[in-house]
Amino acid sequence: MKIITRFAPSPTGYIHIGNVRSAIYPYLAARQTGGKFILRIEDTDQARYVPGATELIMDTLRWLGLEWDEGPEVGGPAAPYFQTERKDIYLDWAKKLIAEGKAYADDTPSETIEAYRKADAAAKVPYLYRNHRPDTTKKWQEGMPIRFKSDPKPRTWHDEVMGDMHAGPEVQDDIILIKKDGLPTYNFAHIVDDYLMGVNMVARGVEYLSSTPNYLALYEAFGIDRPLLVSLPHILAPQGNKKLGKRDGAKSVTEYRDDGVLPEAMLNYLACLGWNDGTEQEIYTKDELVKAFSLDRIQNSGARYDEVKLLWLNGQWIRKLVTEQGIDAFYPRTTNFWPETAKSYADSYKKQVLGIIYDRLKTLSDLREMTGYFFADPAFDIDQLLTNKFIKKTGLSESELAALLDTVRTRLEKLPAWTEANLKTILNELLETTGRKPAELFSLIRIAVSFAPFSPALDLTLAVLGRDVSLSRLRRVQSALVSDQQ
RNA sequence: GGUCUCUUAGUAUAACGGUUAGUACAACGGGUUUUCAUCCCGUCAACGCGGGUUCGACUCCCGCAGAGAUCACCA
Repeated sequence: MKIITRFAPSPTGYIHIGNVRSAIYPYLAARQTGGKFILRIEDTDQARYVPGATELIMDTLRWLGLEWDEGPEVGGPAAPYFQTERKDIYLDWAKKLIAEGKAYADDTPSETIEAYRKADAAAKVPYLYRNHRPDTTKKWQEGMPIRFKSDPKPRTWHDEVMGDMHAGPEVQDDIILIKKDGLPTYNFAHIVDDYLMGVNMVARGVEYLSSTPNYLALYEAFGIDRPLLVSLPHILAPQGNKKLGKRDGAKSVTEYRDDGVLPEAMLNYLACLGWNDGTEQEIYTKDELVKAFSLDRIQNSGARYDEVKLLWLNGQWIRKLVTEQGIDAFYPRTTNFWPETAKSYADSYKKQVLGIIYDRLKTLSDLREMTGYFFADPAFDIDQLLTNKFIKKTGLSESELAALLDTVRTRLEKLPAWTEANLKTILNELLETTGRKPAELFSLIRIAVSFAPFSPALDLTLAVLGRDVSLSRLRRVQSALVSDQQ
């Protein structure tokens, strides 16, 4: 079956880790079956509407690579895809129900409704509006809500994730279809839209599970086939048992982009949080996810969000992409992540730096912290050198260290060509002539040229830094050690 | 409170009713003759509790406990 499905967010803010899976899974299902993935903006709540949110949502989907076949910007046969622009359609459908005696206009004031609720609570009976349904029906006019005239009875259905479900009449009520402001409620609008847009699979958070009996009643009232129903368990916050939400500091998906997370890694992580294909594969490309995905293997309990694993996966993806595509192809992705000081440097130089540092990156923004000394002389910190545990181990005084550096520098100056291979040879030779351990000698040189807590292999670092920079930094440290002594 | 759902190591998860309960992240230890990381090897660590069915239960059934969802003119 070709799955026609949709992602239908409300433009009330950004998309975060907790709610993006209701876009990812439908997308995968649609692509797998050669169906359609529709984007529909459910903007019927005027009070919660946030300007710019629609753009934010589209931006997120594009970044993750979840392109939509119908929706804003691309259009489609069921346009428009903003619910406020479809206002008249819902009203027509509601009137149809009124005409058939399956809905009614109801202008009961909210104070009265509140009184019903209180009375029921006092009497310890469940509040159901249908128990207070007015006897006399009014003719609908603008400004009057329309309610569904429910037909409560036992209902059963199948949920692709939760399995076979059933519900009794006690959860079915006269839900509002059209609000006082003339706009439809979600409960009503999505039924109409899904039908008109040919949607045959609906995926949404488990919080809608308990509303499903009311939706079934609506499908029945309209005489339309119900779509495949998919309830997606929540993503849980790192702490506690609450679903991950903005209040728990859930970052927007695009914030991770700005922090140097790759969309491949994000999609991979989120798809596999609460779903697996039964194999032990961990790294999935989008195409592999499309192939392997299946609704019935979605986990039916909530999964906790684990940023550490996301970052691990991101590191895996950085290495995978560099290995598969090469530095040149990967380099453009790093554009916004270099230190300020790198601005004036040529792309070719930055590519060299990337080539020796990429396997240490967890995120692209690590470049900012890890590559400073390639673009500017590092802050001079003689203490960092003297307190380094390997250098301390040598037991050498400052003047002895200076002498050692002098030996190194003099030898390096004689190098006929400043190449990786030559550097490697000479460095190894120096180990023998000086009789120092690798950790000792190399730490001294490494810190003298970088003053960084760690750096790539020494021969590679020196090769990329170049002859002049390397030698002058060694000279600088050497003379500092000497003058410090006096 | 009513209704519904869920429950395997710290986390994400695997396991036709028969396995020493597998894998990954994390943690810890070791190796890859410089650091940090990568990579490789190893260690620690789980079937919520109680009944039942069965020759045999993580798996099926019933209770209990715990967690979650929902009961809007929000979605």
